[in-house]
Amino acid sequence: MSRSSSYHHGDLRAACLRAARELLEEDGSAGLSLRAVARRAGVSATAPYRHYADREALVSAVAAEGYRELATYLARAHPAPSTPDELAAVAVAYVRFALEHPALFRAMFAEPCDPTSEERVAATAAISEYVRTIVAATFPEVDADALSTTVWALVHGLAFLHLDGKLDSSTPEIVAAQVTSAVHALFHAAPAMSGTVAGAQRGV
Amino acid sequence: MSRSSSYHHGDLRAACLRAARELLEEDGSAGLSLRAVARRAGVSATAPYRHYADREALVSAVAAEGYRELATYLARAHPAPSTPDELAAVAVAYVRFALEHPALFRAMFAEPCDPTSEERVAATAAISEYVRTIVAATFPEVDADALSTTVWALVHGLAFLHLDGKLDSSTPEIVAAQVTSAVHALFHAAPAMSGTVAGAQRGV
DNA sequence: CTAAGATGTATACATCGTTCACATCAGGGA
DNA sequence: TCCCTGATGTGAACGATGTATACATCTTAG
Repeated sequence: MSRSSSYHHGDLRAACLRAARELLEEDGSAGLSLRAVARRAGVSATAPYRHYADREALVSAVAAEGYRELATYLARAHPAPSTPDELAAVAVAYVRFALEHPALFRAMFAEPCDPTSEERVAATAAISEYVRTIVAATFPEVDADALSTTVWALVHGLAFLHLDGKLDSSTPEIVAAQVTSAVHALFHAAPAMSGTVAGAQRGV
Repeated sequence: MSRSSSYHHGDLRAACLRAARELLEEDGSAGLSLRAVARRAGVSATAPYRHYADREALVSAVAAEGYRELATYLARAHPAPSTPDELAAVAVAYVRFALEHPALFRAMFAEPCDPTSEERVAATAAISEYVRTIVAATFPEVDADALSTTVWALVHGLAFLHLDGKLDSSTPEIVAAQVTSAVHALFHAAPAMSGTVAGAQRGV
């Protein structure tokens, strides 16, 4: 850490991440170039390579950060959901996150999760585990793995359909009503899921 | 149409589409460059611009073709589903399509559907309408708009989670069981959906 | 204090999307 | 029949990008 020197940046790694994140929000995925990141960080074009192996590694880092933000965003919607209504509130938050950070959300799912980024793998695993946990808390009597997969898929799909403009996303209220309704529909059937295809979910 | 001349290609438009499609399957989205398409079509780097305004237009054309293929793929799974089991078979086909053509499927949803490509808009609208129709045929007594949105979201989400390696996709049978189970769970609750958030779906 | 490692710079190369001026061909009107 | 106009393909060129390599500068452990 130096303040005096202008040669060394101080914390280029974090600066790159912040710049990348900003470019993503401003210009979408296309605007996220390593050179643009370097420019925004006030550094030469190749400097970021000291901290990220290549562009994909940077994107993975941004995606991992996105997963962590999503997790705290969901937790803020409700810290420990244990009723269908509370779980639905978390689902609504999930979709809202996607709509508020479309480029980031797409970066998180645009490509198969790079297995060489253990940071990214860990972040997605945390989300997956979180979903499983709150589903289990809400429906202790059913197969938590199967149900959590199903509810995650439903909410994830809703997020993407909204992102693609296939559904009416004109107001947050309409989106919330849509998501709540869909999730509740699934929950009405939850007891029927006991013992269905246990093991269909991988450990991830 | 000329055979004799080697200067004019004959049907460059179609050749570009085919080449783009092949590159997508072979090298993923990153391999789909306009120049590579031109090379594969045996034509100069700028020739494709006579038929596609820019790279995005080509990608949109590929995506539109993908939507049409998906539609016929679903229809092949069952021409006119009218029972939950038949509808589930279509859902399984949807996910299988995604797994068999991952790069194409991602290209179809990687970015917000470009509204300037009426071909693409029409193709996605056709899919949307198709889903609505078969859901209405299967559950005449419920709000078809709301239910079709929900089932589409569920299946779409399952496709993406499988694509991202979040679920066990090791064998087609496991995937089919997973999807069938999730869809049936939703259907058990279908009667409960009557009258929920009608109008939450846009005309698309 | 100094040598070594960490961090940033400069230069260079291949590739890409895209533009523009030009070449070639096909088909219809004189 | 001829030619000329529009459609189609070519070539060179520009700026941007990802990345490799060699070099410069700073920090810090010994």
